[in-house]
Amino acid sequence: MRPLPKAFYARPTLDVARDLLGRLVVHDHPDDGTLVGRIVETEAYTENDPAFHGWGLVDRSTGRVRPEGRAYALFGEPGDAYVYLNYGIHWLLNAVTEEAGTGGAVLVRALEPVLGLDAMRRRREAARRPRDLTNGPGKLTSALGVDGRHHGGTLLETPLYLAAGEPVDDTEVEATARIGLSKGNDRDWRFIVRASEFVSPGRPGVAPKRRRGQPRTGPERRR
DNA sequence: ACGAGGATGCTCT
DNA sequence: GAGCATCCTCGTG
Repeated sequence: MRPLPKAFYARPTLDVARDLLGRLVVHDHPDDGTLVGRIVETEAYTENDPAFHGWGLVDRSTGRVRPEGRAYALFGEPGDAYVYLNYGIHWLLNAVTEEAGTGGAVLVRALEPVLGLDAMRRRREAARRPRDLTNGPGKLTSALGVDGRHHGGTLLETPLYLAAGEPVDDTEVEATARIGLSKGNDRDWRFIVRASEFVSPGRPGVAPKRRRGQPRTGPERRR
């Protein structure tokens, strides 16, 4: 299994998101051998997208990008890994796209487990069925052992890379709205392998509910 | 099947 | 302090 080349990522983000279906995420894990999953769901995030984490870094009148903060990695080299912690719990894996200096990324949202199922099950005890191992963006990073240590690294070589796999035909692909966003739901920038049972159960275009509970303050908070 | 609610930490205002 | 590119458990039907 050879990594996809840098040129694969140095293209329009929507093309990359579509073309990543059927490709393989490979993690040569230091303890658990090689863990592999086939990509069945992706989402595109571009510089001109209110849901893009780098949205606020772009000066809309000059087009200049402020080189600050975590999200600046989204303007880095194509094929870099953008990995961040979501909701304080889940690591989410993105591949940086477009030429350096232009923002863009593809979120890997779901995999079909291919290799290393035992190790995946060990890390994902809540998974009842095989598909529950990797049918969500937080689940798949947990199953593969991907986390913040991979942020800013390259996806062009071991230990963590994407490989060619088997491209998916247009007739098998469906585009929908993205999952869990409160902005940008007007764009069908989520790509799935329609017939795959390993696609995430999330519902496209449904804005997250507002938090209603009391703020997390209280006598016994933390230590 | 589906909905509600809680857990948890980082970034930006 | 607000707002998340989520997941899990437990309730009801």
